[in-house]
Amino acid sequence: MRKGELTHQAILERAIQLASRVGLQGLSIGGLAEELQLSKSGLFAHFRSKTSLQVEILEAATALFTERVIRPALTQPRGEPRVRALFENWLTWERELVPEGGCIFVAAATELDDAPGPARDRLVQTQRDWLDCLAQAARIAVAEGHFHKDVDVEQFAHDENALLLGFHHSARLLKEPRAETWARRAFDALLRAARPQRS
Amino acid sequence: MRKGELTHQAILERAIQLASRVGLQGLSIGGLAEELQLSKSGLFAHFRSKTSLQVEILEAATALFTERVIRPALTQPRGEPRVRALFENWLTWERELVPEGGCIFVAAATELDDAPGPARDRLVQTQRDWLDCLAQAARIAVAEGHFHKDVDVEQFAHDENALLLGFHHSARLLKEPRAETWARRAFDALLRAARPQRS
DNA sequence: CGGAAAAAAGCACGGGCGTTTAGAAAGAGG
DNA sequence: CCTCTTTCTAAACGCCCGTGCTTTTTTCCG
Repeated sequence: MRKGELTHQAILERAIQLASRVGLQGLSIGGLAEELQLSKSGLFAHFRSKTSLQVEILEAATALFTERVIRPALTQPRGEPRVRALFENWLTWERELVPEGGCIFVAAATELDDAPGPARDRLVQTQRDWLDCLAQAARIAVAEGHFHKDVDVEQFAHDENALLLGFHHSARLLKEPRAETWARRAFDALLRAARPQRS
Repeated sequence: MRKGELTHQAILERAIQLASRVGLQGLSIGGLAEELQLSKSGLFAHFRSKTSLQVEILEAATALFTERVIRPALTQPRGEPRVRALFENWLTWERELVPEGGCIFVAAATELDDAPGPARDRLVQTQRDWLDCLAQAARIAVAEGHFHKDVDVEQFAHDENALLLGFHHSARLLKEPRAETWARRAFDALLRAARPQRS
């Protein structure tokens, strides 16, 4: 009754790490079980199939992401500070996961983009929510007068997200030391362009 | 002597398509053989291992990329037109591969970023070359006076590449119809910021 | 056209996969 | 403490994987 839920959670926690390294498809139940010193069938019993394991991994990762990236940003003042905080928190999220495989959503995005099914659906929803979140923060910044009135907030969200993807690419694949600098500079330019007055 | 090289090439051609859908790891020799109506061992004989197949796929894809994206851009006038052409050609490259799995390099990038080995090494080199190519085009634009003198061309290349990744993400995962519009608008903003005179 | 060389096929291997089933160990509640 | 339920294990399944080995078919060239 309680022990079960506990290991269930522990499995997911470890699975997130492993999946961000080897991918949601690359993750094997046997391998995950070994890492946790659990029997393969014992682990499997917690999830009725690999697909639902993948979905649960994405859901657990989404919860973690909300907790670590989005929620802390909401404590920041409305407007540009909050927009900045979202960006910085994501950078931290990615950086902290560097010893592991980096942001699991980025890894899953290219892996699942041609693989229809529940896992893909879940991921799409998460990504849509994230973009909406970024757009909403920008919208508030417009309302607060921090951004120019006719800033296209969806475009802004898209551009910001592209920078995050670019950072992941530079940092993880190319191991480029300047990746973080580049990402931050590009984001500063984005902010500058969005502000009302021409300097 | 000649027939061999011919099928070898045909295999790689098809493998590029398949790999951009299912990934370099996800690609199975049996599956590829079936698509080509070839025996598994017959296909395998062309490559001594799956790893070297993956490397050859990346090399063939790089050659194709150079042919389709880079070379045509070199016929454009030096400076901003060529910079634009590189961006547009990449968009076309990605768009034409949409019925297939989209740009194979983007797919491979997140798949291999935690998988050391020859395939990863080859991909990293290709990506570095691509970024250098973008930076070089920007450098020429600076020399031609199309871009401001103190534009950081490496930063520019990074930003441009991030937009391409963002486009892939929006178009392939989210199936966002506005993806191309967003990418182009963002790139226009990038160009605008790089031009010498303040409007 | 015939024979050497190349290319492709057939077959089998060891192994890991996801999944099922049956049973042992552990936990919880009266 | 005993029993019922939950949690975990052990073993096995059918399948497909990458990879060798052997044989057949095809291609090339004198």
